[in-house]
Amino acid sequence: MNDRHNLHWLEPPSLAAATKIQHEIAAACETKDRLGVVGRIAGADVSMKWRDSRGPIHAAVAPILWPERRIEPAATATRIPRFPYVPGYLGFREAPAVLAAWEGLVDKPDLLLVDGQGRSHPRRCGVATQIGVLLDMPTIGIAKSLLCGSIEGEVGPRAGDRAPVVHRGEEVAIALRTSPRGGPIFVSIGHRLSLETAVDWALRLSEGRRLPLPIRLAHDAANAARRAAASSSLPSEG
DNA sequence: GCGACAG
DNA sequence: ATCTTGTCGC
Repeated sequence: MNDRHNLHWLEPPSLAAATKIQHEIAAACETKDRLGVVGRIAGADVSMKWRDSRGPIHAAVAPILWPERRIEPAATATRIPRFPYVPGYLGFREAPAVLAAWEGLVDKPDLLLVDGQGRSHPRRCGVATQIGVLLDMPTIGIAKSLLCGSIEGEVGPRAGDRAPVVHRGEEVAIALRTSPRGGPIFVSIGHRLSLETAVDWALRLSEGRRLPLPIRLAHDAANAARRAAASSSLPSEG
């Protein structure tokens, strides 16, 4: 893994320092396909207590085998965030916990879907790109709403319908309809694959649901980890 | 300067 | 992100 930018996390960076790091990571981000045989795919997501932005972050990385779709046990990790929630800097808050969860996986996935933006970010450095570059792994950003840019045209009502998302003249994401119900999701490059490949995988893994299976599994696993931590710290339990 | 703003 | 129950529809 690429440790270069991890050094910056020994101390919480200032916003200015974080911005500089984002530019470096964006420069290292690869937007062409560089993935091998994809036999294991994982989703990454985090969960935290309501209205407690300084409380622990519970991260989960949930793998499945492809194309068998066999679900493997999710790895989880809990970290106290050293960074507040600031739109545009989500990676500095969530990536450390996700990377810790990733370390817990014995068999590493070939592809990682991350809940959040990839290159569809003001500095082309969303959390999916940040995690992808640090791990040097192919990643896809799966977001439920937009951070920047706008949809060009209409998305169409059927699964597979799509429209480009453009920011400052650049196509940074695809608004993709994955389910007849609910709004489109926003698929972007994380690292080491093309936008078209990212959209292909997002659609293939959604199977009529709004979110790709690995993202749903990671969401569930992160929530389970948070609830387990809450119940194990009950007064009666010690 | 003002508004918008992933999770 | 998170709280929460039922309810409507395929």
